[in-house]
Amino acid sequence: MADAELIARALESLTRFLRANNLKMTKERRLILKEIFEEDEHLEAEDLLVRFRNRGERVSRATIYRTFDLFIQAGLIKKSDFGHDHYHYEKSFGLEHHDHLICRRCGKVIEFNDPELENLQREICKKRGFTMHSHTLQIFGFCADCKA
Amino acid sequence: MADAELIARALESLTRFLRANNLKMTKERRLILKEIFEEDEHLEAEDLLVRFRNRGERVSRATIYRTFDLFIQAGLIKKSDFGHDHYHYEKSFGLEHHDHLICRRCGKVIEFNDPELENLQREICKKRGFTMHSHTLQIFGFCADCKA
DNA sequence: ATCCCGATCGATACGGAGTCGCATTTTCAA
DNA sequence: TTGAAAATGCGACTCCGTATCGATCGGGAT
Repeated sequence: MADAELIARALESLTRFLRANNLKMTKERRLILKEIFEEDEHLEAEDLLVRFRNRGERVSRATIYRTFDLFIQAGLIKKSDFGHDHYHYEKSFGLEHHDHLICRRCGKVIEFNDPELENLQREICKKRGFTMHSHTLQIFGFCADCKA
Repeated sequence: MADAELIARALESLTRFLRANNLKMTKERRLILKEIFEEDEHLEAEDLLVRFRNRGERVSRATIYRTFDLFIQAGLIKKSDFGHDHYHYEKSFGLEHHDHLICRRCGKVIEFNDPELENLQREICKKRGFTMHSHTLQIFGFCADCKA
């Protein structure tokens, strides 16, 4: 799917979410959504702040954090902890779930998706009467390049 | 295994680790190790601080954090992120690895271990030439009690 | 047992991520 | 168009965790 189409669909989804919760669409929310969905890497809050600053688009730190929380509620983005003492955020709406391999030496983050793993987790939850909303798996170690 | 025996073995392991790295055994390290291994729940750094304070055992915040890091290096404890904006620590030496189901409503943390899941992760890593050191899986949702 | 020196400690100042309170601005439905 | 509710920006603040540094401790060598 083209970037532009995904963004359009995410924007639509956000609009529905806002309406359903009596919240409002703002230029900041549009701006942040666009920025996240045009980015293929994992973002930090500070990244966005700096980008906006550099372009002269004034969006405050507080708004960025507030908007991240909102987008998580709306199911548009995800928050991950790669063990770097602050969170990373990435788009998730309309995309397949994936987990992460994180290299302890070079810091590289490799994404992977394994349907069998997903099934297994569903079974584990079912067995315990647990209703899964989301999950996050991080595997830490050395990547192929750093093993040597 | 009895608590006392596990603690003794953990202490031995720590002693070996310290010796191998030209580090020293201190009363603070013994105290913190004992506290963690007598506890069956997930601890926060602040918990320990308060406990020691209440008993008149003076161990500083800095030492607690420094010691946690050391124990992680030594493979004695683990650090987890349950999405509460600070870390939790738990003993791991001599114990089976486990993952967590975290209830979003009541906050309960349920531990589980699934050998099939462990195997699957090993395979996923092998396929990608990744050397796994550790991993952490959290499943968020509603527990059986809170589903209703 | 004592010496000695690097490791460790406590106290506290500090740093950075994230939040809060509030005055001002913006959205949007009537 | 208008006004109430929502959202923003600013800056002070909180909280977890870290760095600094002088005082103290541990433990191998003697």
